[in-house]
Amino acid sequence: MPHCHTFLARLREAGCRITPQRRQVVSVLAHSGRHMTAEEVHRETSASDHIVNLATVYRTLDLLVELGLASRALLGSGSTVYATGEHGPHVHLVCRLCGKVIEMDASKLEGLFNLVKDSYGFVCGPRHFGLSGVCIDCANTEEKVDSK
Amino acid sequence: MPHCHTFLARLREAGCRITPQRRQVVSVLAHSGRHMTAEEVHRETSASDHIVNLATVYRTLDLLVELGLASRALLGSGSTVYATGEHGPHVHLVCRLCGKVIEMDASKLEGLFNLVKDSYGFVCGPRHFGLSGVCIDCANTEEKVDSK
DNA sequence: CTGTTTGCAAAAACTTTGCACGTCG
DNA sequence: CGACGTGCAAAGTTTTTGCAAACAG
Repeated sequence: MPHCHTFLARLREAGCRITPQRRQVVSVLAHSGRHMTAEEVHRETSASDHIVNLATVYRTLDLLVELGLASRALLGSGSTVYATGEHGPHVHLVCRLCGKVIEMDASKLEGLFNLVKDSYGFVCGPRHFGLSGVCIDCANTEEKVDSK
Repeated sequence: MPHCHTFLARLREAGCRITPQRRQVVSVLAHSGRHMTAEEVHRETSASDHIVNLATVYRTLDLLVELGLASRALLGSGSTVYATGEHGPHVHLVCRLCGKVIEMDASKLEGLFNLVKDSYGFVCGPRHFGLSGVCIDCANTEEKVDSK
């Protein structure tokens, strides 16, 4: 049950009130350890004691993104997903053919983030982003088949 | 008027027909040299001779993404944008506070793409992705103001 | 108490689909 | 010609909004 406290503390710091709904959303997202759609967050929060309205889930996720506690990304074919910056930098390799998502540890990418910072003064938020490409399986398949 | 030919050739290779609409969409996206929403592509194609239906724009953009000729990404607060892989690798630094987008040349990132390839056999498609963070202006502002 | 936050339901925004007609090759 | 692609309009999705009631601090 990792650092929900941290998240809630930063919410409070920002002058936001801590409500059961926000606890729920933060908790679900932080514990999942993965990226989730708003719909999924909604489903999981509803599984517990408090039922959190979908609109509220959206509002809370927006809030988290704005505060830099979570990131929003587009995976595969059009699903918007959210994730906390919890587990350090992560890259999602999204295959544009089969939609599979490989999670890659990005601790080796500190160089990238530093470069960005030094060049532009731009501080990367939750270091979490997606890369589009073709996975090894699809690459193999592609060689044989070549229909539209 | 850069390499539209290349794009069209690859469309044909893939067994797709070359229609005026596809020419238009490809041309607009390739020339713009930036990322655009489907709406924007639609608006610009309509400015020229042929008016391309919005649904067709979506269908064509999907096609380009599927063939790896363009990439789809989520910039700032929820707008899905498309871009060709034309100008070599590019990173978009998206400020989560003001929404500003800085374009960063990513030629120094070959290391990243090679790492991905070697570790997972995953070939990054259009090398074009977004990084979320806080730009230098907002970082300065943030220090003084601290309202919600 | 008082300004935030929520739930609800409706609206807006965005994207996809079915189908008849048009067109590329 | 014949299969593929397009326009149109309608249906789906996903996300946002307005407002009264509920609530944190």
